[in-house]
Amino acid sequence: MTTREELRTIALAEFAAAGYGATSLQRIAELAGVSKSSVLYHFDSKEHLLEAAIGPAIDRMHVVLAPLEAGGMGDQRAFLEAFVDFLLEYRLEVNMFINQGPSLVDVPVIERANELVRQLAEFFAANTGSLEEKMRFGIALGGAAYMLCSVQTFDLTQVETLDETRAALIVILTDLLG
Amino acid sequence: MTTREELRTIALAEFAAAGYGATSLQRIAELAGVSKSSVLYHFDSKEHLLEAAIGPAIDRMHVVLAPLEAGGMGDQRAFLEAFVDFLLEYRLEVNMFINQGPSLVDVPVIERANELVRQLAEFFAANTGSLEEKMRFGIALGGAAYMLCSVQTFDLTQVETLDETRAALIVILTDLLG
DNA sequence: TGCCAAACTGACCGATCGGACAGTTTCTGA
DNA sequence: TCAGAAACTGTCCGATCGGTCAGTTTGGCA
Repeated sequence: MTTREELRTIALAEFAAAGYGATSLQRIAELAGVSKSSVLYHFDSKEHLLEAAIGPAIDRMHVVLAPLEAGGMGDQRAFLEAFVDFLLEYRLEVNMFINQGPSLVDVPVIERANELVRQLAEFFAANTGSLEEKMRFGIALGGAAYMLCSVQTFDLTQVETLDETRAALIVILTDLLG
Repeated sequence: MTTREELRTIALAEFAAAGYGATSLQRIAELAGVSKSSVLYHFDSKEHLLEAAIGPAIDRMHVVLAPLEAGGMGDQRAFLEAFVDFLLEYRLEVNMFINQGPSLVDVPVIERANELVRQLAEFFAANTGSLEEKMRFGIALGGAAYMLCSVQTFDLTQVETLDETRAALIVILTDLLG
C-alpha cells in the first residue's frame, strides 16, 4: 500500500469515528507514521483529503441511485440489493453522510453527498403516504448504517461471512419497507 | 429561561449536531448572545457543560433500563413503550450516545452512557441467537435514534402529534424486534 | 441608598490547529 | 553515477481553542 492510500484509509476511519472537525491532521499523520507535512504533501488540504476519502463512495452512490432519476426504482428487489451492497462496501462513508452531513454543509464534497441522501429521501417521501412509512424509511437507512459501523457493540464480531450479513440485511430491510 | 438553562439547551443541540469535539464554547456563547467567559462562569469547563447537558438523560436511562438488571425486561411491551418514551424525550442525547460514545471514551460522563448502551446491547445479545436478530436490534436502536433527529430529511415536519409518532414507532419496533 | 453577591466582560495565556515553505532525503531512470 | 523528481521533514505563521483572572455591571435586599 502506498502512503497516499494508507492516509486515505486512516483518514476515512478517523473522520467517520471521531468526526471530520474533531480529527486533526497531526493525529492522522501519527497513525500513519509520517509527519503532518507529509500528509499535506500528498493532499493539498484537509478538505482535499476528505474528498479523496469519500469521493469513491459518492461516485458509486450516484450509480446506485441512478434508477431513481428515471422516475422509479425499477425492480424494487434489485434496487434494494444494490443499495445493500453499497452499504456493505461503503459503511463508514454512509455513516458519515447521514450523521455528519447536516453539520458539514459548508464542505462541497459533503454537500454532494447530502444531495444524494435528499434525493433518496425525496423519492421515498413521494412514494409513501403515511407517517409510519416515512419513519420506516428513516429507521431503515439510519439503522443499517449505524449497525454496520457498530459490530462490536452488537456482538457481531463473530466471523460471519459477508454473504450472511448481506442476506440478513436484505431480509430485515424488506420487512421494514414492505 | 435562565441563562444557565439556555446554555444547556444550546450546548446539547450543538454537541449533538456537530459533535462535542467540533463545537467551540465561543459558538455556544454566540448562539446564546453572551460572552464565552459567561459560559465559563456558569459551567466550570466544557466537560462540565456536557455533563449538565446530558446528565438528566443518563439518569433517566438508568431508570428505564433498571428492569434489565433484575435479569429481564419484565413485560416486554411495557419495556418497549418506556424505552420509546425515553427516546422521544431524549432523542438528541441518545443520538450522541450512540454516534459519539465510542470516540469519547475519555470523557467520564460519556463513558457512563456507554455503559448503559453496552448493558442494553448485552441484554439483547444474551437473549437473541441469530445474526439476524442481533442485527435487528442494532438497526432498531440506531435507526430510531437517527430518524428522530432527522425529521426534516424524512419529510416528517408536518405537525404530527407526539402521540402519532409514538404509536408508529412502537409498531415499527415491535415489527423489527418481534 | 448602599452593600454585596451574582452575572457578565475583555484581555490574556499556553496549546493546538491547518497550512506555507525552505531544506533534506530517497527514488528513479538515463 | 548523477540529475531531477518524488517523498518527507522541521520550523514557522496566523487563527482558534479552552481556560484564567481582574474588572465592570446588574440585581436583590436591608
